[in-house]
Amino acid sequence: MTETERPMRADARRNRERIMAAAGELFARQGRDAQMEEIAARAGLGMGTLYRHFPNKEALLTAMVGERFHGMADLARAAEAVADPGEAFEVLLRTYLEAADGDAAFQLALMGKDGLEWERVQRQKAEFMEVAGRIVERAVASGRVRADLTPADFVVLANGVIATMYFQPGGNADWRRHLQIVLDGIRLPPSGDAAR
Amino acid sequence: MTETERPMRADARRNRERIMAAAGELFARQGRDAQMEEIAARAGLGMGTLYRHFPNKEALLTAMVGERFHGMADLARAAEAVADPGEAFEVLLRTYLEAADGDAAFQLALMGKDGLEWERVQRQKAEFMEVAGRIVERAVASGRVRADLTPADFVVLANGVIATMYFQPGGNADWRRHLQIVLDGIRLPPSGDAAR
DNA sequence: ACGGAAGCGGAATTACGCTTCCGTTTGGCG
DNA sequence: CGCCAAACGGAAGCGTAATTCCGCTTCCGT
Repeated sequence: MTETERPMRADARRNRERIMAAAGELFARQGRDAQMEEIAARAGLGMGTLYRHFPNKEALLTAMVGERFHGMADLARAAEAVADPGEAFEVLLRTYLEAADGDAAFQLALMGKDGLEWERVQRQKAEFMEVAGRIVERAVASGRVRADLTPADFVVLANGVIATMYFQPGGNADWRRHLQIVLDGIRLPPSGDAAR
Repeated sequence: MTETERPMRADARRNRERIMAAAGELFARQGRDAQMEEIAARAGLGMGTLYRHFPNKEALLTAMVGERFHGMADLARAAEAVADPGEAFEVLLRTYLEAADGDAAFQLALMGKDGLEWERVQRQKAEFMEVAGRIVERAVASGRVRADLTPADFVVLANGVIATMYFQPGGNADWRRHLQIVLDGIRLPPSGDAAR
């Protein structure tokens, strides 16, 4: 009654996918500066078609980012399955960064700043945070990371590394080095002794 | 002979300063999105005047950022004067961040990404790095920070904190917390014992 | 004072992307 | 098959912000 759920013509569905693929590539490479016309071209479609599927650039970008966030939540759940708390934390962080690597638009979305409506995206971000929060807290409780680390800190520190990715494109040597140092600063040796 | 060095009329000099002041404020608040028209208006001048002093937006932005970098180099030299190596390092880092706080355009320039010509700016950045490099190396030699820390790491980590400033505007609580954690991860207790 | 070069103001011009419109084509149900 | 709503293509329309142009005004040396 409220949802008219019209099945969508076969070619339309195919084209929608082509658009997502093209947009994924271009937004990844050029961030939100990617141009609608280029996206349509790369998808092998006309502007009209592009706009039939997404009312405007914002909607397309949101759809892309939303998809990425969704994938991220899955990855977080996978990390949660790791038995060792310290290990799980590390996997979460590495996973988070690896997922962002090479995708400028996603990096920007993770770091914030765009903050337009994003309603849908925000919801998916929250979904991720819920899982991530549990992992962080478990790690803290296990004493393998500094006792005062919060889920919010996780995001802040990870986004710092993402900033390195974003602003120092090219080889991933820079951000991996950054990650290494941050990790060294966060972890505690199995024994137990805060640096202070 | 090569430099015609015409003294510049009094009102022109005054106006140039007004432009710099206006641009400083607006670029600080809105980054490179600040509009030329608004800058001219805030300076109480017409567009023509603005463009007489700077051939284009890029040039104006470059001039602003160059000025900031210059100030930064001075601050680095001041930090170098601090006797204790560990202390000097910390002062350098805090100074770097404090200087960036609240200036979006400068933050972006520090983090990179704009990388257009910037020739002049690059030169000033190098000037800063020379001093900063000495401070970092002295701190490492004194054993107060992790032994493998390089000047490049300093910039990467500091820019990570700047990213927090940039992407989480508003209160400076976020970036100070970020700084705290990074500092804890970098410093070594007076005794001496690397964390892995 | 005066002349004219230097400087000023701001409307008009450009450039560039997003978005809209509408005539044409196509999938798929009866 | 034949119909027609759904889908497509892409040129034209718009909005925005940088940049140019040029007639008018103001310093400043003589």
